[in-house]
Amino acid sequence: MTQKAYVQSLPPVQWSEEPAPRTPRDVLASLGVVTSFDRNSEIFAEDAAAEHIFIVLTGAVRICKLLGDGRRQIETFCLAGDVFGWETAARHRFSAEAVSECKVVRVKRAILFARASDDPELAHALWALTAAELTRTQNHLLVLGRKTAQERVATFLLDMAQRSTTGGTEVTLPMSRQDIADYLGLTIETVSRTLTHLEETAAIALPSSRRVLLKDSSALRGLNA
Amino acid sequence: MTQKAYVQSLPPVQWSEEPAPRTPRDVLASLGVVTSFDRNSEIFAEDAAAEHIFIVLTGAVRICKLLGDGRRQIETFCLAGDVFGWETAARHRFSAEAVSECKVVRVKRAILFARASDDPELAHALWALTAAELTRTQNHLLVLGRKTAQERVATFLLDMAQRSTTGGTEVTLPMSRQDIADYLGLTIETVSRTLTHLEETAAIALPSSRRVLLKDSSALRGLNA
DNA sequence: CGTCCAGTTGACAGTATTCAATAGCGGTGG
DNA sequence: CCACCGCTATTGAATACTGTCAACTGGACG
Repeated sequence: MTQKAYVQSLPPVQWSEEPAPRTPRDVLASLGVVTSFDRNSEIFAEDAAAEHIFIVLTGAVRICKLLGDGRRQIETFCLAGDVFGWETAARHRFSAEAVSECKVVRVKRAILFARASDDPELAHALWALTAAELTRTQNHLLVLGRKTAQERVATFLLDMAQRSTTGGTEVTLPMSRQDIADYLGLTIETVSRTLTHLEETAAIALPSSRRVLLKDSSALRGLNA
Repeated sequence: MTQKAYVQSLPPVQWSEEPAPRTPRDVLASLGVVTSFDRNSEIFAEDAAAEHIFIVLTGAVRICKLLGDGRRQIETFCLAGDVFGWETAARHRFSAEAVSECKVVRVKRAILFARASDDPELAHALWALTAAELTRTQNHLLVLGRKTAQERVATFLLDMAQRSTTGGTEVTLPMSRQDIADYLGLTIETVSRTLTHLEETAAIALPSSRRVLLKDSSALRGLNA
């Protein structure tokens, strides 16, 4: 939990070479400053005042809730391009921690609100952001409520593969087994065993613990529905 | 699943005698028509075109997702005053069914969008609605991911008690055990056993299967955190 | 080369599910 | 009014899946 964050001025934001597409994310990014976080450092705490919203540039972030006795539920993982910390209320309802070394853009919430009030397009974009998060959360609800361990892991791997920049059949997981377990509502041992089992059935290969090759995507998809 | 819905013209909407509070819900309600649905009838199907949004006037509605093999996850129950069917996308991502006989106000989505585009206040209210739904869903995620059967049922009972119009320690559940099970990610038997156990430990009383008395709220709250 | 930590594997336990039978409740009709 | 029917809920017994506890492995790093 060594929070060693430093701030630097924002270089011209350019994630693509195309002439000014100005997506909502670009707009957000142009309003903030870049901050770096070490692995496992806390970006903000549960119940902390929600003064900023964040966009991931590199690395991964986990969004979590804790129960009194230490049980943890990871609501989602945020990868490059994802927005987090965006709240209606004045306080964060969960904490955010760096899964890996990561760079994020930090934008003052007040500035955003001010702009949104006379920029309907931005306001709509912010609403769309909330709506997208809701959709994702609702899908995850089905996973946690009704899927088996195998199905959860398969769903997770397919999701990560789809989100990965390569988009292919190879995924490099930025997070630990414990993180995956807390995301899927399982234990670290069950995640490990399930991955081993998927490897034995030739659905995946595990060249290393963090690298996953989806050998038989259709088998995984069969576990998804 | 006998869908016997009839439409009637909207009487002046008045849920309170106070002089025009004009909450977002009132605004919505004033734009639509009242429709009634029989118990277990479908209000809209998963993947159906999302042409309307709805506000519950009386009764209860369940919002569900289905898995290929019939497993069901109820995302939420909507009671009087709740809004449902509000989507960004053109299609519903879940189905809605009447838990009990119920009356709802049906509002054309297109009308709402049109109004929202030149009424920033309405736009903000709609965003707040989505945000509130997100908060609720995220809390439920923690329940499904990390809580035991006892804790899930206790959380559910406290939530229903808080939402019930009386607000007291007595709840009349509009939904069946199967509905509760599908909401909490459990089986009907586990729900039943857990309720019996809570009754044995004097945390609740069950005068009838649908009526619950919270005898020892602090015990229930202890199971909540 | 040894330490440390993450991950894997094994044996066992426990919670929740499954399958099955029984009980209770509400409505209908004789 | 009561018997019967259908449906919902409860209870029981056995099973299965996942969790718990513990030992071990393997890779990274100094």
